[in-house]
Amino acid sequence: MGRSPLWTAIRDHITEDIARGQYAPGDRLPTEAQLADRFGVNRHTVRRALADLAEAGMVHARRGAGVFVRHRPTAYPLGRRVRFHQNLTAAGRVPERRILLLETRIANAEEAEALQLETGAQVHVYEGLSLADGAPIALFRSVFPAARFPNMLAALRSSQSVTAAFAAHGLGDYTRARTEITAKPATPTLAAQLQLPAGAAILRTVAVNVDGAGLPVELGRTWFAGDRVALTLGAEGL
Amino acid sequence: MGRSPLWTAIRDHITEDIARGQYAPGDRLPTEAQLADRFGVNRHTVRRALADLAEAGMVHARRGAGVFVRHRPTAYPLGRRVRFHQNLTAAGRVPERRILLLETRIANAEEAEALQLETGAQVHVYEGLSLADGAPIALFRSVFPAARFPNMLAALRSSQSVTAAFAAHGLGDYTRARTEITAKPATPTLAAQLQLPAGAAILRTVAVNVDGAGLPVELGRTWFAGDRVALTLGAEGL
DNA sequence: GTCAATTTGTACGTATGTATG
DNA sequence: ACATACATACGTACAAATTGA
Repeated sequence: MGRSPLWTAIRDHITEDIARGQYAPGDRLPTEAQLADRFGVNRHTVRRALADLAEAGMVHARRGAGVFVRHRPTAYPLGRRVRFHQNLTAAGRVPERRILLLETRIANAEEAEALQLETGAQVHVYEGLSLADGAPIALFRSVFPAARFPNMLAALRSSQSVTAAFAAHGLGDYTRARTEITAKPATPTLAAQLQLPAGAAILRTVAVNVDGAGLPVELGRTWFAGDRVALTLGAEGL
Repeated sequence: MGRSPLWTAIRDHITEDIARGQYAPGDRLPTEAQLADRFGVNRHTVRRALADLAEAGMVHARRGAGVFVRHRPTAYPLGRRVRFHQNLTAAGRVPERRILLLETRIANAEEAEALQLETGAQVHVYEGLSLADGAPIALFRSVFPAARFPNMLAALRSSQSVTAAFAAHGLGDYTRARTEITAKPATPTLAAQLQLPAGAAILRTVAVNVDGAGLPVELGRTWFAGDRVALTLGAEGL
């Protein structure tokens, strides 16, 4: 036996193959038996290497099916300005947004407080699903003060873009004032909407966007599929 | 073989023994051979159980010496809900901090890549528990390049502060280069350490700190109890 | 829907290497 | 130097889940 264990060399070899694109996300690796044969080691030695890769989240084994390269969790930068479509497109993934609900109703207590509205004020609600490469990434629900943005729903229906809808109301620039992140198991309905197994972990963010004067213009709540998303804070984000 | 694998029963048995105080923090477990004999299984089956416990940080194996129980919190204020808002920028300031492990070892692949070390390089590991009002909030594990910070462990042992330990090595200023946040259900052992029900949601953050020149100095991984913590990002934090 | 082949998971066995005390 | 104890690595066999004919 050399300096370092045999299985580490195998792990590194497979890691490099994945990094080089030899095995792409979603691909199935050769079977354990084939890998053992190729590297000239016992199947258990391969399994030790695969166990390390699985622990690091690079691959995922399915009994009877094979070992698969994981999709890297979709990076979702949390910055002053979130650009969902640009970021996903830059990552080579196909972004999609599906409208689930557009309505106007009375703000509840939490919404009224966050948006600094009086009780009983009306808000527009925009609820939808964000997808990448066809897989649901997040369920979002945004509320806007109806008095200030009277045509919000129509604007959202045509563009699906919050930024564009704000621009249609003369609001060119808005920034994120506060974000709160928690985690909890998915409720059955939420799991179904995100196409996750029941009880899967959910990343919940609550964010408030404000205009240039600091007035709240949007309360956005998002429920991310915990294993499909990695919220990232870049250096500029701290 | 029954419904669930043999090794899980052995893992749970040992977990309960530790919880009951049969094996106290710092104690050495019986040898793998003794455990195999006691449970009437092969030594490898015991090793599979121990590997699971080690991965979650409940025990720690030292070649030639034995398997040791890590320090865990004793008090368990049941049903106590802690309201705790931790700001990421002030992540180093928590009411209480408990050291679970201080050791030096070879960096694994993920750590070596994040810290830009060559494979086989040594790292110092600082693992501990953050608590508020006696309830566990988060488990953290930080690794530092050993070559650059030779006295890290001693500095951490005396101060418990990463900032102070860096300062003792002449590093006055360091910044967060990248933070990644994901969510997933707690493993049984992690749930035990954070005193959560099995399957509870975990907020996992991975952060890299760099010095003024942009060189990585710390890879910090933290597992937050999803329902006891709300990570908040203020406007100044974006 | 069933059956058979494939593939990973579990469990045991044996031997040897390497660090500890 | 020596015994102890974990780490690695080989081997065998069968169970359980998946897949495709």
